[in-house]
Formats: sequence, structure tokens, C-alpha cells
Amino acid sequence: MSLAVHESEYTNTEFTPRQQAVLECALGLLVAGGEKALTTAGLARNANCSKESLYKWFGDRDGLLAAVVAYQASKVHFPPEGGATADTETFRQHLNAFATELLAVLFGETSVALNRLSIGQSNKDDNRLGQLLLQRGKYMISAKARSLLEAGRHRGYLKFDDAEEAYQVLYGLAVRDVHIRLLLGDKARPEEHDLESQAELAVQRFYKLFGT
Amino acid sequence: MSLAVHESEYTNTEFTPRQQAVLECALGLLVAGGEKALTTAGLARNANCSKESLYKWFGDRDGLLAAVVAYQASKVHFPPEGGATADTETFRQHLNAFATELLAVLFGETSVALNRLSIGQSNKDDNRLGQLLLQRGKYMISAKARSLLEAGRHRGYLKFDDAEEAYQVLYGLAVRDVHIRLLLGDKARPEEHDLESQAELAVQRFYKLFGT
DNA sequence: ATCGAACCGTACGGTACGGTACAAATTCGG
DNA sequence: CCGAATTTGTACCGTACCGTACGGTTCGAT
Repeated sequence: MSLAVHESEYTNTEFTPRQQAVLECALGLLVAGGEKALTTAGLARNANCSKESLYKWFGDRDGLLAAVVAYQASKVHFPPEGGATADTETFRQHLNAFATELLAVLFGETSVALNRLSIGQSNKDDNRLGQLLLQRGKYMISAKARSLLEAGRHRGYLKFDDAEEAYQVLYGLAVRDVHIRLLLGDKARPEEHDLESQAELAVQRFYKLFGT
Repeated sequence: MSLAVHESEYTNTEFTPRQQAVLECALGLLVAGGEKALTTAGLARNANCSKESLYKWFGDRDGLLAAVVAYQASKVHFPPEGGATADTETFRQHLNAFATELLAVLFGETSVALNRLSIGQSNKDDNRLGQLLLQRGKYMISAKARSLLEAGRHRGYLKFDDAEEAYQVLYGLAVRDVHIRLLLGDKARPEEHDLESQAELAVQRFYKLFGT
């Protein structure tokens, strides 16, 4: 599956297994109680590690937060293109699958928690977290989407000038204002829980705009 | 102008002029340095008031934050419908104007700062700020948009089943992922600064989906 | 068995900030 | 002009948390 979350199927080169376990615990604290719930003492207590180790591994609290974001981003993989996208129908199914996975990632509680964290820290001097999330989150997805759309254009299924612009339209059609509402603490409406239908409707409208 | 910001043309019944001045100062601190820059001592110093007055007026720090959000929301008015929207062309111009103003509000630094604040506080128990921003911000705009779209449908310019759904599509076409990128600290691309063109393009695509 | 490295748990200093208390100053109605 | 109420400026308290230090423990290597 594209965009799927792998549970460390093999060792992540960036962090040791022990560190990954601690970061996983930090993610849990973040999802449960937000940024202020992620204190160095609290994490040490919950993860059964010492504060000294935290500071040895991550430098300071900001480094810890950056490590959490980087760790989660490292779990989202983009396996190479699904191979033979021969006919029109399977290509459209690929678009549907992409849109569905996009919604699944964006609306997941982990993504919501990390977005809240990064947005809350976006007033810092350098704003490492926001840049990190944009770089290793949105830009990756955008690249994946562009290559998919370019393939569709090359085969004559789609028609557009700028792939980035086309992707942004697809994003807007699929996400609408649901993401910001979730970030603000609103509950998703019932029909918005059916990601498949939402994605299919978005792709349908996308074809009405960019289909041949 | 719809959605225009009025500078307290006449006394806001909710806050005294002195309190409004202090809240204005708080807004400035928020826009400049984010939530952590808005301390009670700092606000008292900058606004030339005492902490005791702050607590007397707003109860506690959370009350102060809520007051800031409520105050800013009270400045955004939705004057009654522009009156005679007779022909097709003027109606479409109204849609363009609405979309432009929507982008102008959402991408303004004040809105960005308040959204960041509310999102950062959305893990609290009751989440007053997020509810407040949703209630007095997004829902108001949504209502305005729905009435506008309903009028278009009634006159035969548009065709859709659910006005709320149609509005969300218009929102997605206009905003795309720019809002979340701004919240994360990304800079808007050059072409995204031309709100008029962006809005016009969005309305053009909206007509392709819902026009008659 | 011994050494050394990494790690755990805890305790502690320093600091920032929310909230309160109080005397001096200012405003304002009568 | 006067007195009451409000506001200001400052000092202060308690708390929460970051960052560090240190004693004790586990565990693999030699």
C-alpha cells in the first residue's frame, strides 16, 4: 500500500531500537495530551528511561520534539510506483487509492497531534518542526502525487499544464476544510468518516476538471 | 465590503474601550511572537495596565485568550446581502468577491496567529478557543456562503443538492493546502499572493462543477 | 571474575510565569 | 473641591518544568 505506516519492519538507521521505543512512547503522550503533556520528566517516567539519556540522545527538549517528528515521518514510506497502470480504469483506481490514503494519513490522530505540535512551535526563531513536517511530509506526498498525475497525462487520461497545480486542486477537493476543523478540535461529520467515498467523490470531480 | 474589518466604529458592547485597547495590544504581541510571547506581565507592561486589572477583567489567562479571540471575531462583520444580484454576471462577481475576501481573511497574519493559538490550545479539557473560533469564525462564513449559493441556485445559476457540500468544494478549490502551509510557517508562493486571480480561478472551476 | 560503558532513578538548582496583595496614583460623580 | 472607586506599578508566592549531577545497576567484552 502506498503511504502505509510500517511498524519498523527492519531497523531504522536513524535511531536505535531503544530510542525508537522511547519516541513511540513520546508519540503516545503527544496524541493523548498535546505538547504540554510531553515533559522530559513525564516521558522518562512513562518510558522507563532516565532524563539523562534523553538529553544524551536528543540534546534538549527541542531536539526531542524534532526527533519525534522525524521518527514518525520515517515510518511513512512511498513504495515505488505500483507498476503496470495500463488501462484507464486501474489508473483511476490508483488515484482513488492515493486520495484515500492521503485522507487516512491527514485525519489520523497521530498526524493531527504532530501538526498541532509543529504549528504551536512555528513561532520559534528557526521553526525546525514546521520545516521538518513540510519537508518530510507534505513535499514527499506532493512529489508522489505529481509523478502519478504526470503518468496519467502521459497516457492521455488527464489534461493539465502544471502538475503541482493539478495536485493542489485534487488536495483541495479531497480535504476541503476538514483538516483545519480537526486541528481546531472539531469532530468530523459522519459522512466524512467514509474516506473511500470522500476520495472517490473528489476524484470524480477532479476528472470533471482535468479529465480528457 | 463583505467580511471587512471595522475598527470599532462604535463601541463594542462586549468590552470597554480600555479593555479593547488592551486586547488590541495583546493581538499585536500574539502576531509578533506567538502564544508564549503573550504573558500576563508582558501584556501589562506593553499595554500600560496592571496585572490586577487583567485578572479582574478576564478572570485568568485562559479567559484573556478567549477574550482576544472573541474580540477579533467581533471585528469581522457580515453586512447583509449586497441587495440586487440580478443578472448572471454580477452574481458571479459576488462569488469572486466572497472567495477573495475569504482568502484575504484566512491568509492574514492576524487570522494565522489566532488559528495557531487555538490549535495549540486544542488539547485542553473543554477547548474553549477552538470552539470559539469555529463558532464565530468558520460557521459564520459558512452560513454566509450557503445563503449566497442558495440564492444562485434559486435564480438558476447553480445546480447542487447540498449547499454545505457545495460551499466546502468552493472552499477547497480556493484554499487548497495554502492555509495549513502558512500555519506551519511556510511562505506563500508568489502566485498565491494574487488573491483575486486565485479566487477567480477557483470560481471558474466551481462553475465547471456546479454551473448550469 | 573484572572492567567499562551505557543506563536507570532520583534529587536539585535555576528560571519563567500564573496568580495575589498592597500602597500610591488617577479618575469621576456630586 | 472631596471622597469613593478604579487603576497602576511593584513586590511577592507557589508551581511547573528544563537541564544537570550523582549514586547504583545491568550487561557484554576481555
